[in-house]
Amino acid sequence: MQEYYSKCEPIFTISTTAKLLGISVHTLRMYEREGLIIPFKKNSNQRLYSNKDIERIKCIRKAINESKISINGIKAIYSLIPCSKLINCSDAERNNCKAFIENKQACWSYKDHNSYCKDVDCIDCDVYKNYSACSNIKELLNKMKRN
Amino acid sequence: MQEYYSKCEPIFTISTTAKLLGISVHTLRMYEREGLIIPFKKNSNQRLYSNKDIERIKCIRKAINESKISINGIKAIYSLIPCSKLINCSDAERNNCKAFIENKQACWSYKDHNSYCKDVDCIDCDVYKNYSACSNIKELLNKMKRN
DNA sequence: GGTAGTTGATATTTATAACTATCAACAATA
DNA sequence: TATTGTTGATAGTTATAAATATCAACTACC
Repeated sequence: MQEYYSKCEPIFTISTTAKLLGISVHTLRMYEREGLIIPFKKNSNQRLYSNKDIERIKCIRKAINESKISINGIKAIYSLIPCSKLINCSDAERNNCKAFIENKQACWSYKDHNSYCKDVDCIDCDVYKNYSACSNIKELLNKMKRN
Repeated sequence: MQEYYSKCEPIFTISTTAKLLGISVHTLRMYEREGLIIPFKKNSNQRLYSNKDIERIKCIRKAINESKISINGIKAIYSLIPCSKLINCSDAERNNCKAFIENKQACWSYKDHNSYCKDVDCIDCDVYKNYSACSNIKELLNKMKRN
């Protein structure tokens, strides 16, 4: 009897995930601290990772190890995602939003949302879910129109 | 009698520029080799830098030293500039364009242009001239519309 | 209830990107 | 034509980002 898990279902513990990726547990926690990934957390605060998380982390490691982009570089790239075009926040809200104003880190890595995203859990947000890969970001930007 | 030079006029030799920026001549040549800057070149192949070039390099050095973004990270960010929205190349041309397809380096750093930019000198191109700063890039992206 | 794995925090190691130094050949300027 | 600065290329240094190790306290699960 085989169980079925969707790509996004959090099923791997941190040590299993680290083994699957060939990295240490501490590296995974660092990526999280830097705001690159958002693992699912159980009530006990224990992290669980999905297959999609693993794909995302592979993409991050490719950027670091092959493309030689620093973690802060990846954060700056994530910060360029025009999230306000993907969700429906108002002009007033976005002008009050750190993620919109600054360009240091991904919108989903800000702890205190003070606008549209106030009550949103970033782990479920389309911006976080769809734009982990650099090629995805470029594709999005190229699809947009100049005003 | 005081001479007037426009911001973009190439007037500083490489050693003067290096002194003004507090870096070595070799670092300036590296930035050029990496495709971050395009200094003016005299017939004799000697480089000359403008005041605007110096501003651009200051911005690059801030990204490296303060924001801790690697050179390859800066290149990846430059590659995200949707240049095809800023110039008037056709769909066919952009689909044949390395800068459009890849996401490794700035469009102006490609040696062989095989499409719209074939006969263009990138040093005079709006894409190169206007989007050296990360904040400029983000501003551009936020001004665009989703299709 | 006991083993194995987790948590966060701090300290340490290591791999390498960013930068510098040196070289001989060539060019600019006076 | 002599001095000063340039060119590209290669080799070497240094600063530090990325990854690892260690720690005691806490949690999961058979």
